[in-house]
Amino acid sequence: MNLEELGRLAGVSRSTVSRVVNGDARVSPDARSRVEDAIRASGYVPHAAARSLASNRTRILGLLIPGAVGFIFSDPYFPKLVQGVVDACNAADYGMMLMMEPADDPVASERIYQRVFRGRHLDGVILTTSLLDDPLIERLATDTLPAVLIGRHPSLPSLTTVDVDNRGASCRAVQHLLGHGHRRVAHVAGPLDIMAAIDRSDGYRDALTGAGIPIDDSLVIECDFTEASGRDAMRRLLAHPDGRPDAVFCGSDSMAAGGFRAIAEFGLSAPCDIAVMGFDGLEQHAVSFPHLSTVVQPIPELGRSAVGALLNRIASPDEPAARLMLPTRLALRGSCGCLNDDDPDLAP
Amino acid sequence: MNLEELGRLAGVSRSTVSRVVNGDARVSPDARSRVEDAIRASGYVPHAAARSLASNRTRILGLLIPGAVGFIFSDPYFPKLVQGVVDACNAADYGMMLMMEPADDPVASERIYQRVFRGRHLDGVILTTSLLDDPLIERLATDTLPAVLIGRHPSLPSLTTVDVDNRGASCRAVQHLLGHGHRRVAHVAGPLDIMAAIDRSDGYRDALTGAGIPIDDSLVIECDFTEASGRDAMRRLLAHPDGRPDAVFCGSDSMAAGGFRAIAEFGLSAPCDIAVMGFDGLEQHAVSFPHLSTVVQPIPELGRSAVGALLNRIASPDEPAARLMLPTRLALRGSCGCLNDDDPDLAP
DNA sequence: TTGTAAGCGTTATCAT
DNA sequence: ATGATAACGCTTACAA
Repeated sequence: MNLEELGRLAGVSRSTVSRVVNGDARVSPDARSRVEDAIRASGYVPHAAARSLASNRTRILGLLIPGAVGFIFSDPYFPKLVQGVVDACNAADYGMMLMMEPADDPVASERIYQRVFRGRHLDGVILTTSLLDDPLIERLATDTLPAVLIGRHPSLPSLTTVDVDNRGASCRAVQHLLGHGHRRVAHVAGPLDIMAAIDRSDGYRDALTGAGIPIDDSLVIECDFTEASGRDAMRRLLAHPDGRPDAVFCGSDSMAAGGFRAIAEFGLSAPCDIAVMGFDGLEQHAVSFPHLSTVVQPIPELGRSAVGALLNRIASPDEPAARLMLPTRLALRGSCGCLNDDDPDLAP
Repeated sequence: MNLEELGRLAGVSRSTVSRVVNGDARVSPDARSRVEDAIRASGYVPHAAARSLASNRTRILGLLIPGAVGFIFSDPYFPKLVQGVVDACNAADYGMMLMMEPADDPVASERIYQRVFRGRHLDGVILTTSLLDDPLIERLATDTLPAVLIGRHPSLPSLTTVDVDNRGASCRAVQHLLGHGHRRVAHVAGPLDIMAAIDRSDGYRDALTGAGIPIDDSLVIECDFTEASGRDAMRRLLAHPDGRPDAVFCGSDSMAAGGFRAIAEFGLSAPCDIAVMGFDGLEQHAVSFPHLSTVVQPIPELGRSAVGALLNRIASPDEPAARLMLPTRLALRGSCGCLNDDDPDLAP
């Protein structure tokens, strides 16, 4: 079934049918209703490839997930992000092509780039590359293909980005810990070649410096966002030669969960023996550790906003690159030292 | 840049260029090398939509993830499956369109179905619907679009499926527990509207029945594959009015991990006080609970095999539907009662 | 082995 | 408001 046949059925030309399908106003009510009947009767759906060829738009967006990050599967961050992106694409009648960059295989990466991007499969692409030195991201930033980065990049001003204020939120979280009177505040950091982890680490430093507390590098441990790495880091902190710290700011809820494990192993508990603050606000951990105080970031909303920003960019390519910053929220559930649960949303 | 221009550059017609691009043998070595030079020099990549329109193939496969399953984000199962699918698509130079069915929104579902499937966006689709009564899956099973189901469906023989032998593997796992001398073996089951959970539950029953042990329904607790639900189930089992069971077969590693939590809460440990067996073989849990004995299933391989089966089906649509069954492996790491770690691969 | 030419199903321009 | 008609870039008989 195509426009031509449909036109015959409705007694009009294929041009008129095309106008009806595309919601063009310049069609008589009479012709329109005849065409609409024919469409319903025949179950006609436009042929995507033919549309793309003629209009130069595919109605498909790409989502590129870097290969070189180890926490893709251990942390629900990416799944939730993907969900947000897919939902927003559905709502806008776009398709979503998922690309996962093969780790350590530049040749395969290049093939994907050629086939998908140069082959004009996509109307735009969402980048989630948090790695600082990914070559693909720089290439796409200078490409003509509309692109939006979820996260932040220190040196690509042409890129529209959607992010949370990792640094500011982390600073406020650590200030909160300091407000409880804790002085020796440690930091379990994410991988420091990832922008978000760097920003959170910088926020931690901002808070300490702002309070006139010198940074003790032995209290900062770089991990990889996984629960296991967080547990190991906490073990080291609890066995610190100068005694355990008063509080720990963890760069992710998963690492904080691992931290709770270590605390339990040592026969201790939070916040009595040591205060803990996480980052992410994952419901999953709210179930296992309902008293985890944490910075809640709107992960699916990041995906949805990225789609919105990308569709904007596609519609008006000449507008300057935007910097969207979504709000975070401090959920104080107890492990930081607060007595009352003041987070009704996520409480069990 | 298109075939016509490229032909001018190389001094041949566009047909010849097309043949070179598509690896057709009927091209003289001389012409071929001139065309190849021109392609390299110009950076030509074929236009996907034009190709699709002319050839009726898109080189895009779809992956449909049902909306109504709550454990999509709490369990690394789906991310790992997606990775396997994407990898295999990359290797075959196919793109992968990810569709997540909106939960409880038949109208939105229908729109996706129309646009993507009827719009001929895809060469084939991989279904991961484990829900028994999903209407979309029955519709696709009878559609002309090549489809492969990861999992199993009781009543759609026309579908090619890729699965593990959930029932047989579960039966062997429970037999192993019985072999340790455990008689009261409980079962923490997944959601029983999901085929895999049903099959694992049936395997549990097979083993008990085969050993002449009557099924005690108060020892079977239906959960939802999450860690929290597994913890709650284990709490109930440990507080069972007839005393705690000797062993527990959990339908997923995540639920087993929750079980370990409850066991620790009760001041007990596995396998001394109660034996535990999981299902999945996720490395993630192997880190936190290195002694978890479990049924290892090859999750990314399921995705890769599904892509292989789908490409087969696309290439030869007339071959009868296949039933692929991937092997599982019992990893005996201690929590079942085995003293020695006989799983060198996954040991910490 | 190579070229010619007819599609593929749209969109978009231009008359009417 | 409507209909011809020319793209869009490719594949694929068919002819040479």
